[in-house]
Amino acid sequence: MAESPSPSTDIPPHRYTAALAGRIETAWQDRWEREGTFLAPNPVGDLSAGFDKVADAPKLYVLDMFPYPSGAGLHVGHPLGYIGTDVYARYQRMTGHNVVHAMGYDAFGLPAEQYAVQTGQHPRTTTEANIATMRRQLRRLGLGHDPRRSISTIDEGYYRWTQWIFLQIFNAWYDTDADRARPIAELVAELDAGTRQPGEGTNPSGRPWAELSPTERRVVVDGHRLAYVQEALVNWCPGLGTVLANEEVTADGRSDRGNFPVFRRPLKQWMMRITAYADRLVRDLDVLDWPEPIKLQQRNWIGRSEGARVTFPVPGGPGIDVFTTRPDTLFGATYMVLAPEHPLVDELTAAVWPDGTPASWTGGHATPGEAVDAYRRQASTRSEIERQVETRQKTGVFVGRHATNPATGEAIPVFVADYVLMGYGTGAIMAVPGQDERDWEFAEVFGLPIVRTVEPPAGWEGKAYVGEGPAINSANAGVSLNGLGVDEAKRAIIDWLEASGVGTGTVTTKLRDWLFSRQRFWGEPFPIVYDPDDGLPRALPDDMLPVALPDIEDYSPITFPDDDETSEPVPPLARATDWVEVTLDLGEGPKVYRRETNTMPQWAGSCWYELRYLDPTNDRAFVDPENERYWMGPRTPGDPGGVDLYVGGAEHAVLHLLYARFWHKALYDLGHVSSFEPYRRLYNQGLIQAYEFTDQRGQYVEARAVTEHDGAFFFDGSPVRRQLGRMGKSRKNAVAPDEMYESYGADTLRLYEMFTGPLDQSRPWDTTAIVGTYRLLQRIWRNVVDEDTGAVTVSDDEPDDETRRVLARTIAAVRSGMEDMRFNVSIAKITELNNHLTARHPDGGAPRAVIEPLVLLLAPLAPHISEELWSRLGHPDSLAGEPFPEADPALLVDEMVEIPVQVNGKVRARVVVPAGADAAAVEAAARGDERVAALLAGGTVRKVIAVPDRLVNFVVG
RNA sequence: GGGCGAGUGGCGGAAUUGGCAGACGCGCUGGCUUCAGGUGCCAGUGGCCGCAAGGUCGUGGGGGUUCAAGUCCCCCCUCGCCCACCA
Repeated sequence: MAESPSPSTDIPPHRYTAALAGRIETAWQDRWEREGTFLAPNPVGDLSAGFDKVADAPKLYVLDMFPYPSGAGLHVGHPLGYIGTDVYARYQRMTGHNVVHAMGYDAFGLPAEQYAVQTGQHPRTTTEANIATMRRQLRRLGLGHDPRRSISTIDEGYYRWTQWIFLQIFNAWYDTDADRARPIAELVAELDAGTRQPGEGTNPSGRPWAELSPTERRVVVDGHRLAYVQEALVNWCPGLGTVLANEEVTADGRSDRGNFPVFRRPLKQWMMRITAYADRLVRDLDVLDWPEPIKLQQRNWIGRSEGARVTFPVPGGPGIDVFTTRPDTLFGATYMVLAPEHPLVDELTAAVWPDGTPASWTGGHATPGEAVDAYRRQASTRSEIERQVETRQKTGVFVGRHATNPATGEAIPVFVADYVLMGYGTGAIMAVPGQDERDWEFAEVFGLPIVRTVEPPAGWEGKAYVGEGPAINSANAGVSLNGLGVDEAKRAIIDWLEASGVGTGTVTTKLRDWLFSRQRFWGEPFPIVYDPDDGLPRALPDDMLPVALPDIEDYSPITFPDDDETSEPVPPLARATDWVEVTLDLGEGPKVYRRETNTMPQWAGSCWYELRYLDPTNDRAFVDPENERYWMGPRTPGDPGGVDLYVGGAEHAVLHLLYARFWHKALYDLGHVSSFEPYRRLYNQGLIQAYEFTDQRGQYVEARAVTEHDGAFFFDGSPVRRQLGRMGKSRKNAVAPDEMYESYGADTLRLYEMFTGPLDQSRPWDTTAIVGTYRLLQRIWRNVVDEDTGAVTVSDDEPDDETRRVLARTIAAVRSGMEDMRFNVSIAKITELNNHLTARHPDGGAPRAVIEPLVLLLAPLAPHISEELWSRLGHPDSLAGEPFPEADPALLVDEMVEIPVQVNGKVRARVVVPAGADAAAVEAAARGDERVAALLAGGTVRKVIAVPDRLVNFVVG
């Protein structure tokens, strides 16, 4: 390799500088690409060339959470996880695995569309330019990916299959008896045969299936689908011009993205029946190798709770269904509360206040109707955050009517109050102030009776008692709970509820169905049209996929006809009128159908990309079953299968990871994949943090222009505040990888990022510290290459005994660091070995038998310099397939060991004894030490603890 | 308010899982190289006492178990993340 003369006269011509690193790195990146070094063969299909050579090797699927191609480009925080997976994948390749590792782009999304609205530039243009930039930045890092497998969610060849999977879900229903999804055709067959009746709430007319018209039957069937259209109260976000999933709305009622206010309004929306999978999504967490905090977050998010559904009859009105996790407290239910949005509120509201209604219950209104209307109006304008402030006093109004407590037979008043949420349970509760803090507060405000049904501990001075205790005041003619513990009481009351037909034991989840449509341009169009006659959705046949996005002029978000926000909103795609109307023959003769004009949310593309990496060019299937089985299939009975290692940030703990699991399970149920979980092992990488500086006004100032004097920080002469936070362009503390390539090279950057801590830990970026790893590479280089002549200086001498032992220990430690992804320890051990060599051979001539393993140990971490040294050492082929060094076990055990000798727990001496010497021998050796002997002479030895190969401790009195 | 996680030199972090605390690196100090700065190289570097040998304290604070605790148990403090009227 030709080297340009050094700009500075005293730098030796063959020193490992950033310039030389840059030349080595790009040369090796080109060569890897040319030689296909990181291509992973599939068992079958387009990418199967060379599979016979790896057929007997164990396989390994390593996956990163793919990035959104932002226009800001990468900063050094982004690639932390990518470097980690690359090191791991390279290591595993060198230990004989057939490793698949690829990188794609999650490329639909709001920023490109917002840019399009402002500039008229097609989102595809900006997105593809961003992808090109990102690809270049990542390639420069030397990631060993299979470039043939790089996909982008905006490619037609990709989203065609996103649409196909949507249709699989659309054409499926959940059979709760079999506990799995099945094709919708099987439901129709069973309904036709009379072996199954329509599910609850799916048959509005209530007439038998055989008597239903084709349209009525279609409505019944649509009501069973896993993807369905529903008029739903949605989170409408004018700032983004779209609706959001519940998960995308923050607790204070703003959009997760952009922090715009969010309002509730009814809209017709696509929903995904993820709730059908709630139990399995919880249960199968048990077999996943995931961080416990993430599992816990998913469990909490799904919020499965066991309890009972109880119907409270209302004389002269409809019964009120409630869900409770504490059916054992039924006898203490002294009033009821409905959420303001509850559909029965109007029907239950009485015409006039009953005699004796306390003034505080009426809200000062003349009739219950007026009071309820006023309260509901007030509740709907109140923002979520106001509704949730805990310190806020409970509010509500009486509806003027009583229900009957089915256990006591007593009449109890019914209220509307916003502390009850429509979205959970049935949207109505039985209030038990004796055992519930919220109910207690409400009861205090409205002067309602409080009956304790669980005996609080003696001396209890609190209010509501939510703990364990024997039941009291809980008996009627049919059942007595008195004296039972909470769990026993729950079982007893559920038996009674079921026997008397008043209620049933049941399970509720916080999880709600997934709102799956967005009123956006830059997303996957739905493969759905609406029938002009019945207005019902029809699936497009597979051969019409992909449904490509139409060309439109104006990308701006949703608009409302006549500027009336209550009218039916018009999403961007609806403006492509030629595209929207389509003449088709779907089996009923040609008709003019209207296309669905919503698009899918950004999550859609990320729900299955791990499957497409496996067969990216397949145009007959989203993935060939044999390729899926090879890379992701279960290995033992009970094994969920899936990706062997999935690395990404913890911020996706619920959204992406829950949706992707749901889709994968649906595909599994329908027989398209052999694994029932997508990600067998999940690993959360830490965050690279950076100091950010703010001036007095709280504005960010350019971090690199801040100076330090005696621990204080200044920008432009004025003091600024320093804080550790996320790295980012907007915080003016971003460091681009390109700067690091320029100053040190990619290998130094990789090594530095891996050295600052274990992969799962967050760590602050410190540009001054990177020289440490730069020097390490220079020192390793110098132990192989003469800086003045460029000649390789290694000798063929046998390494001395100690060096061989150091090497063996290094290999063992590096391997264990690699396995546990604690690369920082591996690097420290490599440094020690290199320091040892430098000390032994200060003028070159280190033994080849140590240098070569050292280069291989370094290879996964700093692959370019390792390849270069390997090649200069005389090896024509890439070391990527070279076996990773193995430690000679004989050299790991020392013949002699030095062990500390303690007197009363304090180390006073060290003795050298043969390894494995027994307790008596070690003790004798310790006593033989002069210092120890002197210390023991003064007292009585009461006890001796001698642990072979570890230590001796004399307890002296 | 609830849940989870973490506190080790000036800094990032090691510590074979109860057995020599501070590996490795940054920074700092001194030296060599250099006209000089920088780069590079060598040495030192937890605090305190001591010229030294050595002593002594020391893993957020307090208590406990143990021959032995960064590691295990109890209480407290601080920070980070997640959830937040979920019946």
